[in-house]
Amino acid sequence: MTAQAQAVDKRRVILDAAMRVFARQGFHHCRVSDIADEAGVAYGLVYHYFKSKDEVLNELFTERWSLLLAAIDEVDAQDVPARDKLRAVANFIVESYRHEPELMKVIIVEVTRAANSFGRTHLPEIRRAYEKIAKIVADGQERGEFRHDVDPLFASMWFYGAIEQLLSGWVFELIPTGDTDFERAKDMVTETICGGLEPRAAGDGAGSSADGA
Amino acid sequence: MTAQAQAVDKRRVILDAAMRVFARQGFHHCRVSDIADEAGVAYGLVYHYFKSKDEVLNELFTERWSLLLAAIDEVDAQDVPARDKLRAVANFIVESYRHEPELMKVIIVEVTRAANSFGRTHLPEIRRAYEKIAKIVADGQERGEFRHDVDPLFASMWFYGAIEQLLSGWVFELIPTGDTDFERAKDMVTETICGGLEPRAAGDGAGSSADGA
DNA sequence: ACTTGGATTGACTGGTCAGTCAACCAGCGA
DNA sequence: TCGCTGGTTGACTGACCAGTCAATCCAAGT
Repeated sequence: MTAQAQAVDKRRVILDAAMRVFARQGFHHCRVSDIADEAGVAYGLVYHYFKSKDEVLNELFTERWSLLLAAIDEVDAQDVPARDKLRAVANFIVESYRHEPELMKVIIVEVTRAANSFGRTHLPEIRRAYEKIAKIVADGQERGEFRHDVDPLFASMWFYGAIEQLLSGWVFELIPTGDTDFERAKDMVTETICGGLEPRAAGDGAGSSADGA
Repeated sequence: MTAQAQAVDKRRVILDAAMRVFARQGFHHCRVSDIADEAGVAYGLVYHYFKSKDEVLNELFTERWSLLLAAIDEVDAQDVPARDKLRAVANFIVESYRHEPELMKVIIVEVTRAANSFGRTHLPEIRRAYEKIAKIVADGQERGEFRHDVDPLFASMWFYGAIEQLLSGWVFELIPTGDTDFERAKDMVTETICGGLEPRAAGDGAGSSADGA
């Protein structure tokens, strides 16, 4: 293994360790030495690869958030009803959590919901996600799939807000985290929000839930 | 003015100052001396009235959150449809923000959304609010006003989550904050979430446009 | 006037940590 | 074999700040 390749690996090792430590103790309640210990490297090496403690978190966030933005773009590019697009977005986020709960916990707790620290720093990127979702909603409105009297950005924010609240529920352990729970959650949030966005007068013939109440 | 009355006042003065400082700089990014300066009192006096910096924030949160819990109880005691109850809850929260944006900002940013610090401490109280809202939803289901295939606690979480996301949008300045915006927001969130929770049974037709917007 | 006790003051202490830096080591080319 | 380069080490420093405490002030009672 070349020195170059090793270097890349150590950087990754440190990032992964930081993710676990941030998830366990929180960004403000951990020391840089905790990260180094978890990674099994010397204290100083963290500063060889990163300018500061902040930069480690920034890197974790940016890496992941860009994936989300790309995923939304990809979803939006498909020619399917807005409801399906939203469901795909919900699916992506929930699957992200299912697959890497620690990383998502860090992103949500330390960045997305941290208005006074990193949330403010990354506001533009966070906002971009809202706007992309808003575009899906707006398109849905144009095609007559959604009612017109709801501001797309508002709808976007509480669609995302509802999902984030679910993840928070899992993070906080307020909600059970079995496989079926994840599936049900995805269904319910999409059904409910879309249900609320769809015109009241028109039933959707293809509605998959359609319980009789 | 008696010494007793003065004492009470100073405590209040410190709490109000802390609220402003926390809102402006964030709990972690301000010093106790900032609070004392803002209040116009000596550093040590903060510790005369409060055991620690944490306790100041705890007091601000508890004071306000108990009002919310009481408000939900009061709403729930009325004999009106679940939809109206939820609208009243949304109304209370939004009005709280409109009337005291700094306090609500602190509560949301530093407690409600701070999973690693005060959010964890106050989890039981926060949870109680979700449960109270869940009860409203469950009652609505029993009376046939809401569909049965959505878990009340889930619905509660994203109802609250959606509202909190709105407040966050105002805090982050992602959303305009005019009087009409507040009113529209209240309407939209209630309409949409309730719309999604209500049975789909109503009039069917393949049509898609429908609403006047 | 004098005492008493709570309110008020702000200098000081102790501990914590992010970030620095000089030394160390391992591979590689000359 | 001998530098040279760049990854690697961890003790150390400088800054910051929550919380303490002894001193002072003031109002009410005697």
